[in-house]
Amino acid sequence: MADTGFFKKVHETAKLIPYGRVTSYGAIAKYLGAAKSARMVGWAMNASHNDPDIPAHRVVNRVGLLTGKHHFEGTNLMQQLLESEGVEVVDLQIQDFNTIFWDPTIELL
DNA sequence: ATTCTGACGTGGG
DNA sequence: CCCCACGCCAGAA
Repeated sequence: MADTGFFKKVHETAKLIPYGRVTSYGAIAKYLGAAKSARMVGWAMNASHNDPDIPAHRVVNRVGLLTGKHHFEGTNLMQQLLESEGVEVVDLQIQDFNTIFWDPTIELL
């Protein structure tokens, strides 16, 4: 729970991620003004399990790698969800990451 | 109370 | 270009 301002902001931002788009933990962290606390973003996503409206599968690390895939059910649920949205993913690596990348600091500017 | 780890990122060598 | 170390904050052992 820990509905701290930080967690809440992360959840809000995550919910704003458009369909077929992806963002990185650092991007959200920077948008919140805590670029160095990118880890906390991931931690906040962990709490997002309580909020099914939060597409955690659309949040990856800065390289577009599905690092958090291990936290999802099954073995390739995260990748499957992304591919379902039209995102090209090969071996946990998002293709054209720069193209589908959604930066809150720019899009929500 | 202390220590380590963790869905990351940046910087220095 | 690749590898290592540090910072951040919170939760678990």
